[in-house]
Amino acid sequence: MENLSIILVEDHRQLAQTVVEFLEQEGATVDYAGNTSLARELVQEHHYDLMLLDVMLPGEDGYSFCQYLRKELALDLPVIFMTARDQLEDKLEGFDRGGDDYIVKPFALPELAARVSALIRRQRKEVTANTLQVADLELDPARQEVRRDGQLLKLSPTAFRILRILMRESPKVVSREQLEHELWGDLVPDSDALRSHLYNLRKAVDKPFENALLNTLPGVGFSIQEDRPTAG
Amino acid sequence: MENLSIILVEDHRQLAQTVVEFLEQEGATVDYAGNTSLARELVQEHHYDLMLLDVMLPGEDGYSFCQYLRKELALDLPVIFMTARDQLEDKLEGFDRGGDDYIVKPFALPELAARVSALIRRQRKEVTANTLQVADLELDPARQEVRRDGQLLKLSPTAFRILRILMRESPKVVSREQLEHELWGDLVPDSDALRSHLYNLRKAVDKPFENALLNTLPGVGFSIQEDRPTAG
DNA sequence: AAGAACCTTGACGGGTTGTTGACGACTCGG
DNA sequence: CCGAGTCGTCAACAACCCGTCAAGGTTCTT
Repeated sequence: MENLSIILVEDHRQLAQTVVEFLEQEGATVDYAGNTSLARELVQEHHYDLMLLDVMLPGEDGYSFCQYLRKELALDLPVIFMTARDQLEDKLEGFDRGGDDYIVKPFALPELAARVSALIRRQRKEVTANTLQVADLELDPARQEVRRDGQLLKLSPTAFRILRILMRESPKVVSREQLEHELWGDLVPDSDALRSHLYNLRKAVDKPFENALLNTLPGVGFSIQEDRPTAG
Repeated sequence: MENLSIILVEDHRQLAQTVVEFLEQEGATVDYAGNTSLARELVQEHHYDLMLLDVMLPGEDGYSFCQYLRKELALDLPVIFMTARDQLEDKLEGFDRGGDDYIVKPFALPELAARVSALIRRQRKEVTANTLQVADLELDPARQEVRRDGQLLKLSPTAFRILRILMRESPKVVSREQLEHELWGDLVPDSDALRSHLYNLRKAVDKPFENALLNTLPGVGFSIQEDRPTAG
């Protein structure tokens, strides 16, 4: 649960606090919203790796909010419903509205942690130690090796981690915030060290070759993909 | 569950048959193995979209087999453990060995189906629609790309956000207030910056093409849609 | 203890973006 | 017919973001 960024949407203060404390102790950073309007704002402004979502909330309910995330905002973050309703129809509705998992209160905190981890590892393609591939670029997580066009590249540990994130998200754009949080958690360096790392990463990955794979979208983030056409 | 290829590993004939019949009726193709050695062979010879795996099996148990899949074969197909053991430690072990979900017998068949579907859609990245479309205009939020008539447009971050909101709400009209609030929250600029942004957005989206998609309804708001009848 | 590898920091310059204000056209109701 | 409000157009400026790179400090290795 290292450096995970989680948002908890739950109106029961007591339970919320218990869950937050548990997750933070496990190494995650947790934002908390007691209703969906606050959750709406948070979700638009920050990146989260996962959402824990209560069904019965004041105002809009969790099902509706989850559907909104998927259909309107097109957010694909994993969602775990967390509710006291244990009837079959409730569960079915949770999955139907775009939920990834459904856990019934009261639950054991370690089970919640296990389900969170399972979803994250699936999302991050860490289920197996298979190599990631983008165009002629290959990253082998087991050997900690990166090759482009068959030839081995020399990367610093941090550069390797950055590349790994970008490759598993490819062709999605990864925000600066997401990168920094996953690299350093709460201990993000004061200065903009990420820029230096990206500079070095580019020097190793793109410089020696013809076409660049690593793209910058100013003010938005970074992506790695072949042939991002330049508009204008 | 259309055209899914599933492997069921379960030694209780009765339950196995029930599950197989149910899944096939839902449109899946199901292979069945009563033990892990047969499952081992099947898995090496065929591709499966998902595995349903009992824990208590003759010979090797399900946990061990799942771990073998991940570590030795490097298979990343989703695995759902399906077992009568409901103790916390059992569940934890299931996730720890690489399982994606854990469902306790006896379970409702529709819940099984829902969990299968949830995992498949996650695996296939079908959680969200990946592009917004209005007429010949396409917006890909993940890649931060906008195309009209197949041709990539260059937009500033803010213009992109505005377009995204308008397209998400299309063909509804979005009020100036709603736009400003969603863009800036409580920190709306003193002047009418929105006008400038819309001007630039139009320049990129409408100017180079014949028909305009971006409409202004004076005093009401803005909308993006094809062929808005003029006035009324 | 010496050396290498690595991370962080700060500085510089160029490019992009957001905001602001000005101007004229248009609409609508008085 | 006029005034208030709204809108499209556009340029100018400030703020911000980024690529580049070197220097210092930390950690790890030898």
